Amino acid sequence: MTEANLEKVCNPAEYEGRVYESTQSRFQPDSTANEMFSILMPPPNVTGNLHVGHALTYTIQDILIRYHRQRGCNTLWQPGVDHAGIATQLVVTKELESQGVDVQTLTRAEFIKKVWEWKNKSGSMIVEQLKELGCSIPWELSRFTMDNEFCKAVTKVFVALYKEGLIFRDKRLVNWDTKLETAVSDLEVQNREEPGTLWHIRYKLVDSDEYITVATTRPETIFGDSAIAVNPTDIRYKHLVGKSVIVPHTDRKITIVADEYVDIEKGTGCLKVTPAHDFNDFAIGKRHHLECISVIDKRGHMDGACIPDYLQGVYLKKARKLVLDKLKGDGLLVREEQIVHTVPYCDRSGSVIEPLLTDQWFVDAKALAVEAIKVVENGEIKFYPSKWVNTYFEWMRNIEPWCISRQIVWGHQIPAWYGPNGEVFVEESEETAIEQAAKCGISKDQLTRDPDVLDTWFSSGLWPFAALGWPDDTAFLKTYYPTTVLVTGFDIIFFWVARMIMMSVHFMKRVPFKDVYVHALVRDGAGQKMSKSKGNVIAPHDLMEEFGADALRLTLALLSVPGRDVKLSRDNVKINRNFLTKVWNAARFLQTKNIPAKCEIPDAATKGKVNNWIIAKFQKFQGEIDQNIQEYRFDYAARNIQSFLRNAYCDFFIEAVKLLDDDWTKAVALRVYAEYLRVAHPIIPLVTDHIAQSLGICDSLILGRPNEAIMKITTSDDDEAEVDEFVELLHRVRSAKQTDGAECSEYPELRKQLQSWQGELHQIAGIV
RNA sequence: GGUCGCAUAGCUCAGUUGGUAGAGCACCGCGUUCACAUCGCGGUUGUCACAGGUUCGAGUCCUGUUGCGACCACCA
Repeated sequence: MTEANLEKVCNPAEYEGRVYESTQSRFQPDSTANEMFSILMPPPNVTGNLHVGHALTYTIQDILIRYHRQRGCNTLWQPGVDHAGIATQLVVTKELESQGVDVQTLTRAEFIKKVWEWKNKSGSMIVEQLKELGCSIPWELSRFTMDNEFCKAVTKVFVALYKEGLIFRDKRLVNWDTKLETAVSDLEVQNREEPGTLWHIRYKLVDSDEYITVATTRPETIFGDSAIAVNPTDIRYKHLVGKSVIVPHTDRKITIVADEYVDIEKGTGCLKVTPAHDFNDFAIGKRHHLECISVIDKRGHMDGACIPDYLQGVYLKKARKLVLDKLKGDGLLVREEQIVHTVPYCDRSGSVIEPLLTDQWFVDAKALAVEAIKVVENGEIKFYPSKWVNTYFEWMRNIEPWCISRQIVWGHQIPAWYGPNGEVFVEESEETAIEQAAKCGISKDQLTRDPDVLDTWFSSGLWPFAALGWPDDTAFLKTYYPTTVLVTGFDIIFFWVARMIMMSVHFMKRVPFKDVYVHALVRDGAGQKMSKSKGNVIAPHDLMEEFGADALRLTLALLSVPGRDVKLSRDNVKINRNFLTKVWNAARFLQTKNIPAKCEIPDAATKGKVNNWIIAKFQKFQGEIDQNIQEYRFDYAARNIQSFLRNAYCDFFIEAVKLLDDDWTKAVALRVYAEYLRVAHPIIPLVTDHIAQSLGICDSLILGRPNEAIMKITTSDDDEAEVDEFVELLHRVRSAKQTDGAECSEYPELRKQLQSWQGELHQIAGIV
């Protein structure tokens, strides 16, 4: 025993921070080790604030990392932070505006400078919170997706893909956010069901008094109509195909076309075709060579040659009302029908998405998906739980071109320069672009750089290799790529996992990781999704402050049952905090026994059945933990941690130690407990390290190797079985004792049986 | 419409190749002589959603039904 002592009460607030500080020098990889284990940390957003989802994902990763580090692996947990383009730009803009800065007056360079200032000042909050959680992250190795080196990698990938024809520029209909004034990808669009109105509008036929009625939810876009479509088999309208109608409030004539897409049952069976503002209409327009007439501008105002004067520059919502009023006045609005329909929203800004026709950059995802599908099909990448491969395949096999350009300034600016006549130069640096332009007789002054930046997920997709130093052939890349396992939530399988696989197999010709462990979403105790509006958000920090980081970690591990939501409640964390107190008190018991911390169990093996028994139980426990961690069953592992200590060590063994009280047994008690601390350490690192330090066992369990001596002891199966039997009888005796007083008491008889046991078991029969 | 899940004690959930249904919480009883009341000991609790099928035997495998959820697509 050392001078150090365990306080009477387990108070995480007292020791957690100190323990973390004292051990963080041991988080680095050990390049002398033979076996390698690496995890790419999903880089949190620079704007990030630790929420329970983070707590779950990083706890799981820390368990894996700590476990493998203890086993002597060369372990890398590659940290990083993501620049989070749109999210960060929004945060910084808001902050500047609150300071009275007119963001519109800032130049691009000035704004970017402000973002960096903000980043340096408040962009590391999440780093501190991850420390609080006890994550053994070597932060010195951290990468930022906007660092120079990382930017180089992004540019190189863009240029390479462009030159291979896998990135192209095109004028297409894209999802446009009129508030942020940028394009977003399909994945960033969230469809929400809402009540709405279906307006039935009459269009007059040319050279006839007949009308045709269409149904629409977007009356303000009638000025962008370039046809009316009906189903070719619809007998109601067959005679009208090929005829023309007049767009209300204009003198523009459009034709009635027949197209299979039109559903006879829906609306009136007549569809107004507005190719510039609807994805399906765009496709119809292509088939019938229709004109694309834009009537909405990038800010969501009416704009264009085809709209009447009274609507010019009017905001969409207001325009709709004006159009409806006028249609009603002219008797062209024949019916209003209340319906429920889905409306696309931007998941970032919450504003309605408008399909707009704009020039954008796209990745030919279909081409990149071919290999990415193969590596999952042939098992080079495995998903845990495996059901997620279905989700992956479904998306990958139906993948659409990925719109990667964003009309914001915070991010990787697209390395494309344009000449005066539409010439395009995509190069890795401005110098090369100028050189190439010069060859075409274009001077430097005539070149303009594309102002757009790349989708944040484009750079995230390169994380597996760019974070390790690509395009340089670094030692890290050689040693740690491909990484062992990726840990992430199912919500970003498309956003991130799929793209990392696509990019990695293309550029590295090898998979980025061998396993993908997909965990569930964290919900509140009632199974509700946590959201600010519901007010049911649980902040990890609050839980850690009240119960300690270990209690939160243990709870999350226990709840991470594959395929089921993680339902986290305060009560749950509290209960598991109580278990940690149990661990603590077992240590306090040992402390009262004054056992030398360095004592060893002599190899002469096991004197005594009870010692034999606890060692056998420990060996089994160690085996179960190994298996469960290997199979990513953190819930089982956490349960093993609880049941071994409670059921085997405390409930029976400690009670036996009290009665036996010989040096031999006490040595076993200490050594098994020390080993238990080591095994439990990956899940509950702070309390175990604190106890290990206080009992004088070691400075830290971070590099604690499994104790071969204990694992090698050959225990007697007979002894184990006999003690098991004894324990079982013990329970029956206690049970009978409780129900004693009833006439049919077995207690005296059972008690006698227990005491008739020979040797040391006889000695501890008083345990009742 | 397509895909994938889920349904077991009052609650939250385990139940790995089919072999007598488990844990924690809650509840009830007993218990503070010094590891632990943030505790210990003991106890109560089930038509395993429903209906069929395979089997000597089904919570577990198969088919169908119902209810709930997630994701994708679409919606004039």
